[in-house]
Amino acid sequence: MSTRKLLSTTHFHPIPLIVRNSIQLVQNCTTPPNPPFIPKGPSVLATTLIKSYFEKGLIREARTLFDEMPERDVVAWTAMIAGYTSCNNRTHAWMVFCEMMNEELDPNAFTISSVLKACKGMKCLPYGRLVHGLAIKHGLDGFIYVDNALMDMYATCCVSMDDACMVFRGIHLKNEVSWTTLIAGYTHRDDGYGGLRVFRKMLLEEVELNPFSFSIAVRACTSIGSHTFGEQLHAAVTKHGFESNLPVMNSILDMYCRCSCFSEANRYFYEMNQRDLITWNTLIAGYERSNPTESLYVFSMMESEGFSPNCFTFTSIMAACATLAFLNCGQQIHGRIIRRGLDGNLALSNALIDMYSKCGNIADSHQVFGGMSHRDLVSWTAMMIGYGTHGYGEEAVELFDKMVRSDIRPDRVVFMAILSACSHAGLVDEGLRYFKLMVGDYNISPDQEIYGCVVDLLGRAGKVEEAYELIESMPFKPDECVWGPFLGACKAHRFPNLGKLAAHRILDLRPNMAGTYVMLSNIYAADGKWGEFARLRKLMKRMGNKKETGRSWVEVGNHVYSFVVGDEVGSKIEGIYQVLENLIGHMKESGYVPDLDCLVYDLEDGT
DNA sequence: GTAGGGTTAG
Repeated sequence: MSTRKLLSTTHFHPIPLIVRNSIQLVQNCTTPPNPPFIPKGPSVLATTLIKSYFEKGLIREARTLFDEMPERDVVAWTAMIAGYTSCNNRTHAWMVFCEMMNEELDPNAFTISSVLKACKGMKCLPYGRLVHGLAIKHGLDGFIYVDNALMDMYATCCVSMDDACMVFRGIHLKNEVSWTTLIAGYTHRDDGYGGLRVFRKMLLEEVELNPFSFSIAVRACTSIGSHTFGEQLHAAVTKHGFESNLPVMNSILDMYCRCSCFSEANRYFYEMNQRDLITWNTLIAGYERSNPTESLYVFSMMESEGFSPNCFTFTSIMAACATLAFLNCGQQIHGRIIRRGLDGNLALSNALIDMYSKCGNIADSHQVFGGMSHRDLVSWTAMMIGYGTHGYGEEAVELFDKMVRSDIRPDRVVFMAILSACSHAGLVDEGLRYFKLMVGDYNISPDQEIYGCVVDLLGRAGKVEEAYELIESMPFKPDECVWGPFLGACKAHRFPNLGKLAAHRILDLRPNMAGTYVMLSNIYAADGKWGEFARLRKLMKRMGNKKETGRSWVEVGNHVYSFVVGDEVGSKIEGIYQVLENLIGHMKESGYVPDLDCLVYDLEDGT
């Protein structure tokens, strides 16, 4: 498009001032600058501006400018597709691509690789295949960027890696990106062995290694939990001179954390010559999974070193508060999240629902859930688990039905949540209905854990024989996920013979579980079999097997008080026994009769 | 003037 044509619309000018000024600048240049000045056409200027708008997140401005361009070439269209994709707006990227096709413009390799990235982001295989067809039609397959993007799309959208591998095999001159994309494809679907196989082939074929190939290979080691392979790669990273590359260092740190090698992780962290926010987040997330108190300590260190937490940091911290039941701390961080305007983040909101629920504040979980503009499967599951653990079975059932009406397909975890909620609220028929729905309508085959939930549902309600019939009908050998709740039901509802059977099945599978011995000995005691009771307790002593002591803690003011049975916590927290007495009073009024038999036996054991 | 692979959360 000529400058004259553009300027002819000056009176009702649709082009933004900045472009007009640039054009003016070009026009006013009487002496060409040195080096020789090549005036750019308006389409070039507008395209550059579109790209920079997207880089700044100014999506609407980019679109307005694009709509006002009198002539739009393939580069401008591609800039729009790539821009929308980079701002996670893949649907619009796809719509722009369709619009471009309708205008019968020929895409180039840039267009195809950009739109494939959008298909990958949408996890939409039919669109991806359509673009693959168009690439062939326009003779663009064979361009390395297109082939690599096709691999990436197939690796992300397909159930298997077959299509991605087929594209990979067809690439005549593979580059480093082709190899890394294939390794990432395997690794991101949790097939670390597949990823490492490709990496090994890459070594054998003497393809040049770069930091990208190392960080994804380290991630593959992490996904299989092999710190042995991880350490070998760590040595290889040093040998290749990439030990100062931050993303590589971060993936090594993550590997040590996820393989539970915390002394190595800690040493590595302190030896790192540079750290970024991801480094800190990796260590915080690593500790959150195994030692939440330490993760809070690392968080305070991070802040004292001047790093500002982001959504990732806060999500880990919320999970730590949830595990530790630190309501005060969680509330303070929630305040900071709101002040920072991060409360719209989906993962963070999900973590908040979980934190409030685990800290006993289900009303605030509900408030966070209700205030979310967008919810995913995790949001619904977290809320349902919260209702379940607080005994709100009816609310959990309502939520499940609402979720299905919102077109969200329940998965195995949601069914576990609803079954557990029904179980704790005594909603046996409802629970069984969901079990049938899961198998019949959603085609989810029940596994050990699901069977465990249904056994628990029946067992808690006293339907111990029905639970046993279900176990007998299982198509595979039940494990401790099934026998565990069954044993609990036998003890609670006094079915000593079935209880003994369950306990022996668990001991066959896990001979060192002290809790099972305690349960079994209590069943014998309740049945008056004192000889068996004494034999088991002696056996436990000989084995040096001790049940882990149950510990409780309560947050008062800024302190967390932790105690076991018999601790004189009352002297530390004034009024705690008064609260306990009030609670016991309420429980008695509600008709609760404590199981004093078991209490005596447990005290004897000191647990 | 437009396109690629790697590290952190749920």
